[in-house]
Amino acid sequence: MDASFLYHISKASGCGLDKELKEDYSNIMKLSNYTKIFKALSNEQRLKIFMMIYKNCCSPEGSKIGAGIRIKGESCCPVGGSMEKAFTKICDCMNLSRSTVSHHFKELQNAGLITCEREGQVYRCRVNKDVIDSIKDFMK
Amino acid sequence: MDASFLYHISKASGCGLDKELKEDYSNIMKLSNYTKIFKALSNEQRLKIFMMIYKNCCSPEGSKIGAGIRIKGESCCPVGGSMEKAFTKICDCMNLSRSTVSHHFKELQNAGLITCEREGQVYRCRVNKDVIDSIKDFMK
DNA sequence: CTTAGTATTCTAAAACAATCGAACCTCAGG
DNA sequence: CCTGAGGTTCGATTGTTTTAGAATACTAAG
Repeated sequence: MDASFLYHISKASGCGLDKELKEDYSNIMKLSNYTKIFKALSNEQRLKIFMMIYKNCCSPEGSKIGAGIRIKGESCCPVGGSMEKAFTKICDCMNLSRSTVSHHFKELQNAGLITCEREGQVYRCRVNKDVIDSIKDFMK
Repeated sequence: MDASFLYHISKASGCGLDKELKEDYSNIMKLSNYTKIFKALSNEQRLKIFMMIYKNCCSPEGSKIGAGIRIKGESCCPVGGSMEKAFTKICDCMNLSRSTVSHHFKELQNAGLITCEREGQVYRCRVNKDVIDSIKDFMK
């Protein structure tokens, strides 16, 4: 569990980690970052959403996250890229209202798992692999 | 992660899935199994408890789970063994009532993360490493 | 048999999370 | 300027989680 992890998370989740904390990072601080991630993945709908994004953004050959999860229609971007129209496409294959999906997106962003941006009508969405790595690292 | 898993996901998410994938789904690792595990780890108190158990039961050299978390007094069992008096010791260093700690233990057991057994007054507790491996595997 | 220690179960309160529909905002095209 | 498509925010509802305390049960020791 290292400081770089904290940096990524705090950056991604926008929860600003100040200098002192990076130096002397308390267990509480560290733990809450992990619990945030676990919480984001602890809801079945949200996990599905995350897997769809993962699958469409960065699923390499043999990757398991997102395996078997399809977005209606074909993938919209090359592996490794960001996913366009993520929101609309995911709404189309989830049985949830748009406001609920919006909420789940925000939770995933808040945990630092994904990054989203809108440019006019283009909604782009990207998986933050560093965070996934940090979980794997945590599990070592 | 096997085809059965895929079946469940696609079924649950309402997304298309090829026929051949539906075939065998006997060894199910459902999506809900993963959310269960993530949920168990999504509470800060519970994650702390889990880390203490991990740290005291099976922390190998270089392991990160449980790093920095200490149970008052010295470790109660050799590395790799089960942790005795886990309940009492953890109660002693958490600021929670016994009933709450008991509840958290049950959640961890329910997620399959730990196994506990009582033999008379000896409460033995052990981390289920397979589950941790399955998470790492999931994250691949 | 009584007492102290250990853990669980039950109940209830408070806090939190998931979800929807409605209202809203923003941009692109007629 | 109007309209529609794509997202977000708000408020309400319903369900779940966290937590403590009291009652209970088991066991070891006196």
